[in-house]
Amino acid sequence: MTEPAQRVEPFPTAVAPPHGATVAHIVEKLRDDILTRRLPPGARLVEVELTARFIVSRGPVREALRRLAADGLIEHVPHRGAVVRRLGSREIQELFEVRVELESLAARLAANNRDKRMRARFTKAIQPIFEAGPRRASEYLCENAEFHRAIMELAGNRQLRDVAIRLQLPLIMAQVGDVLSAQVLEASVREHRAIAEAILARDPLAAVGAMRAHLERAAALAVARSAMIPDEVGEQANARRPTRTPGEPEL
Amino acid sequence: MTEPAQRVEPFPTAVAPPHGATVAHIVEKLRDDILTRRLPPGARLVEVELTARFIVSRGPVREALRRLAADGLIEHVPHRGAVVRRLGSREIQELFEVRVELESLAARLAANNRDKRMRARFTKAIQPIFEAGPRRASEYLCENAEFHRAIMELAGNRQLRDVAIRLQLPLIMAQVGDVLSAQVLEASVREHRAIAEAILARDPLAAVGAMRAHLERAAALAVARSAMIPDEVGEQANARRPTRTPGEPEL
DNA sequence: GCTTGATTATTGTAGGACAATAGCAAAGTC
DNA sequence: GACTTTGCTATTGTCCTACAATAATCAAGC
Repeated sequence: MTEPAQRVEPFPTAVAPPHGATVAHIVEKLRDDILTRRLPPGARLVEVELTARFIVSRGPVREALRRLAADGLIEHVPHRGAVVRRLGSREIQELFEVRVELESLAARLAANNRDKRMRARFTKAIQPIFEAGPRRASEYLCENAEFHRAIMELAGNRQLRDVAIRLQLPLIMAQVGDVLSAQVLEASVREHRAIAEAILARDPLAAVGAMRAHLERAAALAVARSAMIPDEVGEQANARRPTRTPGEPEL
Repeated sequence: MTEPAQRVEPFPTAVAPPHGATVAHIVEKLRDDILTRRLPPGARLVEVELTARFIVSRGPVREALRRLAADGLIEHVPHRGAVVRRLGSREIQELFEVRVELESLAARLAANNRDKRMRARFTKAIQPIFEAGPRRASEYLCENAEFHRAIMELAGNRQLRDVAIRLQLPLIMAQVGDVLSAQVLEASVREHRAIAEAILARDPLAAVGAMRAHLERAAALAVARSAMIPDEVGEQANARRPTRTPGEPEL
């Protein structure tokens, strides 16, 4: 169509984005760094360093940081700078508590949705969960995100979707998702199928029930996992380098 | 005592805020203007005009606008500027749909909370709803906001509170709250009491039920009200003044 | 009357400068 | 030797000015 030949940039971060997209570009890059833990929880984000990394002035950098803060990915400390948000087990539990309700609502709305085209799109979007065979953790993470997104889409409530996005699901996943055993993974996939089938069968009660079960199990897992971690990983690494330690981990 | 004699500023809002509070000050003022409809839905917020109104540069203004956008009070249009968000009946319905779930969760958590001190604070905070006698709409709005805030507080889930705050309850209220009849008002107060009593009685099911009923009625009212409005109020007023209409309504 | 081009209003971004502040380190005092 | 104080440094908060890019509007020409 109108898309001008998707060329692959050799250095996606180095080229100047088309104007008006500078901030979006920085946000995207930083978000990616955070979710992949290239920037671990507790890592500091200093404005001038970012202006050097991306070749931009402080304006867009600050804007990007504020946007990330609004998404809950980083935290602002008044005169100390921004740090990648660290979630304690309590916060994770609280987040899941909220998320259970929102996703249950989404499941119910999705099951009740009768729009043919939307259902068709949903069916297509969730195909991957029905594929047999084991998954790697990273694959599952994508599949999982896509699955929940598809449900939100079918639910058809834009406000719900917007709120849910800001709920750091990716953050939680990134912080606890790298320790998914094969059994847990398999169980999750099965739960996804149960949810999907209930939605496809237009059974809101079953959909809500399956979603609740799925998320409550995931919550228990995430909380247990985070409780195991001493809760200060990465703190020392970026705590305070008095004399500019050579070979900084970020950047 | 290192505190240098807390002097009281004669003009807390007019004088320059103590540094680091400039943005907060602008945000607060604009938020107030929006919620009181001094800036009606659809009103434009032009950066330079704001730099003139508050005596600040564009930096803080932009930051304030971004923060308001994050709270959902305004919307950004790429090269047109920011406008006060206008909620259609569909959006209001969707927002209430989400809010019902979040506040129900809060009611349940609050009812299950056994912390003595928090309950005491809650009891104290909701006293106003037990006062007899009719209320004026503006009084009820305050009482209502305070009541729901108190429940969120007692629920003890910080993430829930943060999410709920961003859900534009004040916006909805501001847009539909000025047409509350005496009967509706009275009914709302009674519903509040029912919710409060269920929470105080530590009956989560009753609390959730009462909350659901309360919000669903409020939602129906809000949607009906917004459907009556032609959905373009304030559009013409600030649509586009081609040659700088003298005596602009805002500011 | 419709399309096309110029104008304007407005935001997006740059870059540099200074003020304010928090935390740390060193100096001085008991 | 431990404590307090002072000064320094890193960092953000804010300001200013300027230019580029873009969307909407307006005027002219076909």
